[in-house]
Amino acid sequence: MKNRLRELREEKGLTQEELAKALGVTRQTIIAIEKGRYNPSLQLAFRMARFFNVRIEDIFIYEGENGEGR
Amino acid sequence: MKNRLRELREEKGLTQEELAKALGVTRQTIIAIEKGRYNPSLQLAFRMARFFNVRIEDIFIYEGENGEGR
DNA sequence: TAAGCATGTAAAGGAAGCTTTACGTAAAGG
DNA sequence: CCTTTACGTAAAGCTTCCTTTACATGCTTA
Repeated sequence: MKNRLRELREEKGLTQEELAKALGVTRQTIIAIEKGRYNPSLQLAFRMARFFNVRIEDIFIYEGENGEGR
Repeated sequence: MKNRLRELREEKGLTQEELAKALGVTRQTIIAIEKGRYNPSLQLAFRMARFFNVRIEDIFIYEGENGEGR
């Protein structure tokens, strides 16, 4: 699953730390998700969507089971 | 976080087992989520949304941090 | 009664998400 | 040079998600 977290964050001119604080998580969590190391919980995805004022589907791009859209 | 999984499943006339199979999880997972014991991963939420042809936000109702909209 | 089906509970174990702490690197400014 | 700021890695530990196995309950139907 891909995501546009970094993109959205930078559009708002926020640092990872500021975003982390706004979402109630640590900076490590933001880094891991931006880097695609893992996906957020559904809860956190909702908080992100609400924060950026978009739909979950606008942040996270689910490509189907095979993982890839190459 | 509340969800309308059971409602959507029954609209389709599916058993928990059939839905589980369609989503690639076990029946226990369906039960746990329908009963609100835990939330699905973002991945699974996407598969559900795709399966029922709705948005994630139409299945899962996020009430904010405080858990409640009382 | 018995058998089958759908739903439920419980518990143990593994995988994924998140935190905490610590350290590394690069750029910008004094 | 030194300090600060932002980004990054790594590892240990806890919590949440999910699986596997087993058993229980209620309903239907033979």
